[in-house]
Amino acid sequence: MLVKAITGFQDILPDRAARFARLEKTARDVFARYAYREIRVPEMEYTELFARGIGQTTDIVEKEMFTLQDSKGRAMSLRPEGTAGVVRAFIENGLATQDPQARLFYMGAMFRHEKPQKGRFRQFHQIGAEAFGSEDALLDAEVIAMLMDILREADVPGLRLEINSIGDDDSRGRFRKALVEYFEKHRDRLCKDCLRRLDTNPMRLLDCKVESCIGIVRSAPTILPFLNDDCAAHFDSVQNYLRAFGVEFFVNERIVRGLDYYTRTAFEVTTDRLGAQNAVAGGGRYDGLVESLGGPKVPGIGFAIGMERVVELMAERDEDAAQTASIMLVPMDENARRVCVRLAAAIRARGASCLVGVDGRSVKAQMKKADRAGARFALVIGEKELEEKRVDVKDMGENRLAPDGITPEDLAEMFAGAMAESGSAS
RNA sequence: GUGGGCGUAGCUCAGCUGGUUAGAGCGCCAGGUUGUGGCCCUGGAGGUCGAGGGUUCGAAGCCCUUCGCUCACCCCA
Repeated sequence: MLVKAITGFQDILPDRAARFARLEKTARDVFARYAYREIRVPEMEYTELFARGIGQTTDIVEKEMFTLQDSKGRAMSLRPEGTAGVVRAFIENGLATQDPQARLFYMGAMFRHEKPQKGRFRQFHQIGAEAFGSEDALLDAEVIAMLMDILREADVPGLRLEINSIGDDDSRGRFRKALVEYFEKHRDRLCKDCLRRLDTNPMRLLDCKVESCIGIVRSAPTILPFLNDDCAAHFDSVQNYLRAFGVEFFVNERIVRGLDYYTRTAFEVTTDRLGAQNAVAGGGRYDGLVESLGGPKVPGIGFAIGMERVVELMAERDEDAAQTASIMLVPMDENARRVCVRLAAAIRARGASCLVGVDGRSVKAQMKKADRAGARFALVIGEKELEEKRVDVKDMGENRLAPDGITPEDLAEMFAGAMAESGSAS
């Protein structure tokens, strides 16, 4: 019986891996332009970090973490998101004082024990960014602009950016209270999920898709009027800077994030092409997180991109094609194989890719391989070539991997060199 | 965790109300072309029909159980 992959964990085969790599490269390019530097943090942390950071009563912490115990009985969890670990590292390594305005990015695997469906896996990958040390609305707008740059340059079509402000503790506290009061009055008409939410996370009611609830939600209080002057001015300012950055957005007062650490600016990028899991990126400001994890009072803002969801949407590009070698060497016997090995080394030393046929297969089979590999040139090397000390370089045609800077004449010359070397070695 | 749909070759899928050696296309391998790819033709390898049990003279097809995948709820990237 074949041992299969764990439910919700998937293999990313070469064709799709090429897209992942392209997305990563695009992100790295954009991050560099915004002066962000990479940070790599562990994929497992003490469970307590996530409980304190993300929030004890969030779904993620309550029921979605992969948790195990070390030999001393201390609980550790595979990271369900990236921010908590980055903030921990930020504090623990003294960046909070040495480089309080650090701008960091990360990419890697996250783990949540949810039931898999389209666009949702138990191991998935995120690209994220965190900017510390400033409450300036300019930074909020810049972080969002950077996110949109990545998605645009990755060729992701049909996106919608929605932003909201969920206020600070003070504003949100008053809003939450008003919300509970309002929904209590309509208690008898709420779905049972909403009744539960009323106790655990009242703001989530705003998100309910049950028809009877939608009606009630429609006339529920909204967050913006509850914002205090500071938060309202900040949100205003974020919008103005976004316009200055030329980023199109929609204000959606229903955006509620599922992680407790968010404050003020919250945003989501969605698509209508992915089914139910329509969020491709999300993020927001977390001005109290560093402090609540034991660091100094340093504000922050960040986002995370769901790589699987973005890759699903990315337009195809030629560079993703399964082309692997620009030059194919086709040896016909053992002597030719030795020459080919030397020739291959010389070609690779010049920075071009090449493939040597193995298993002594027929010339036809090896040429077929050359075709599949996308090779531009093929060299068939047998008795005749070794005797005459010359080789014909076959041009496989246009639209193939170009062997940068290596011409057929170079190859012929390199062949002679490889022969001489091989001769003197024997 | 709850519900719907689906499990037949590496992939995409046929397989009539249960009936003989389970098929196709793509892919892979070989040959047609004594040493040259793509197109075409021919052939080949590859399946415990997800697993276990039951009904039956006979099960890929019916029944039960179980596992897996998938979509949706929930939640989120």
